[in-house]
Amino acid sequence: MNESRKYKTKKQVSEPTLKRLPGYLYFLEQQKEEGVLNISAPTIGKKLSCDPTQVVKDLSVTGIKGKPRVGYNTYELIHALEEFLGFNRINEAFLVGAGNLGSALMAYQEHQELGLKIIAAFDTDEVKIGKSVGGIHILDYNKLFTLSGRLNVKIGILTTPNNVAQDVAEDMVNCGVRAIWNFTSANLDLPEDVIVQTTSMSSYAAVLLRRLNDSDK
Amino acid sequence: MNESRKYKTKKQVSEPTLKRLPGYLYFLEQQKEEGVLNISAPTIGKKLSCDPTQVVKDLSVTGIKGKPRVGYNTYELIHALEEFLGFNRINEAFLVGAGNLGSALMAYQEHQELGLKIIAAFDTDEVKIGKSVGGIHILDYNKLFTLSGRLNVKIGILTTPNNVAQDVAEDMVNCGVRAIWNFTSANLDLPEDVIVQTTSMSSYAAVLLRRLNDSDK
DNA sequence: TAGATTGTTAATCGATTAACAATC
DNA sequence: TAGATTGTTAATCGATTAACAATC
Repeated sequence: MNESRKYKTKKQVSEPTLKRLPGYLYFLEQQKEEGVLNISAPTIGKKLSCDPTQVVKDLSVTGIKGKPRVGYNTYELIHALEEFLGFNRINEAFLVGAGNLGSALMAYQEHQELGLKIIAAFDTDEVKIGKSVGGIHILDYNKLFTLSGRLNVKIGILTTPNNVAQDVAEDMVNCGVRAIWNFTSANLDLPEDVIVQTTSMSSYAAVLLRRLNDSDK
Repeated sequence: MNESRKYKTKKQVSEPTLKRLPGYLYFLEQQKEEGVLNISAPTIGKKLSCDPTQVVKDLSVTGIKGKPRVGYNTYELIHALEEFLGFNRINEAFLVGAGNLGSALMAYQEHQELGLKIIAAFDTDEVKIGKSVGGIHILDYNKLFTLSGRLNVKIGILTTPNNVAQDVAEDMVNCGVRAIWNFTSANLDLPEDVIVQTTSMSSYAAVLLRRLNDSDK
């Protein structure tokens, strides 16, 4: 068994845990600003309204050890979370579909805190091509292929209309993209090894509306 | 026990199920377009890559009965899903924070398919006040209070900077908002009965980056 | 009729929560 | 020392998956 195989067997972190980690990170950064040097799981749990045991378990994925009666070192924990999540690295991404949502993501400065950096955007609309949003140039979609040969971009952000999503996703994969952040409603049919992370606004709307209607009756 | 109490005990639908329902709805609408009159759970499951048994169970929440060997009536199922999700009603919403993400949501026509209609947006930035995005007027934040008295809006969309999110959320609640769709990273501390649905971009980025890094090794 | 699919009930799986010993 | 908190192991809870009878 070679080195690369060994790493593959490292502890898999569950998706619910993974989704909670950025919340901890944000809160810890606030606390650091306020000069808090040590912080306990119960304190975090109270603020983010989740179980202290769960906080302990979640934070254990970083490998940071806390001290009983004291808690965790704030700075150490922040650093370890950023490292674990990859937020301190710069992960370059292409964006295709510079419409409303696409432009918002481009302008959304917070993305740089995520270690996710959109280095180029593509569109087929001639009105948009040549313009810039949030400092990112919008290029002719045809240039995706020539550009991806030179750059080694692994992440694609898909904010096109639904009806072209499948085709664009396939193009992305052919250009070397290994993970797609999908904001469309399309059900992408791609090779097994391509990572697809779908963020469906309608799923959230569904949960919100249903809860609201439930509480009415 | 009065009528309103009785309804509260109706079958609670789990959040994972709820989140899958809009995906079924989108696929079914595509199928209807193509003239498909009946559709089976295995067919749906294959396309959306999930277990047929799960599809059956999920769809059962609508109350629609399928026929063995035939499947479900496409039209009936679409109608029942829309009804169940509340997507065929118009649920009015306020939006506060007409920045990048806020503007994207305003322009995002798809929202009308969600039965979620933004009827007014608010901001404190004088440059934005008076302008329109996606046909929605951006009003002075101070007008939130006077306007909410006349309108009976239950849903608030929160797309402000993190540092004012708590204050704005409290204002929304004081204006009669019962459910908040929170796009900020802030940990909102609100009365128990207020429904908060947080959509955290960083949670998705975390899952995406982690999966990508896992697959590298 | 034969066989695919529904719909329900049971088994499995995984995440959350509880319990508790270790320790600072 | 006393007691709060960590960190681990066990119990619970809920969702997914499997099994299977009913049925069109």
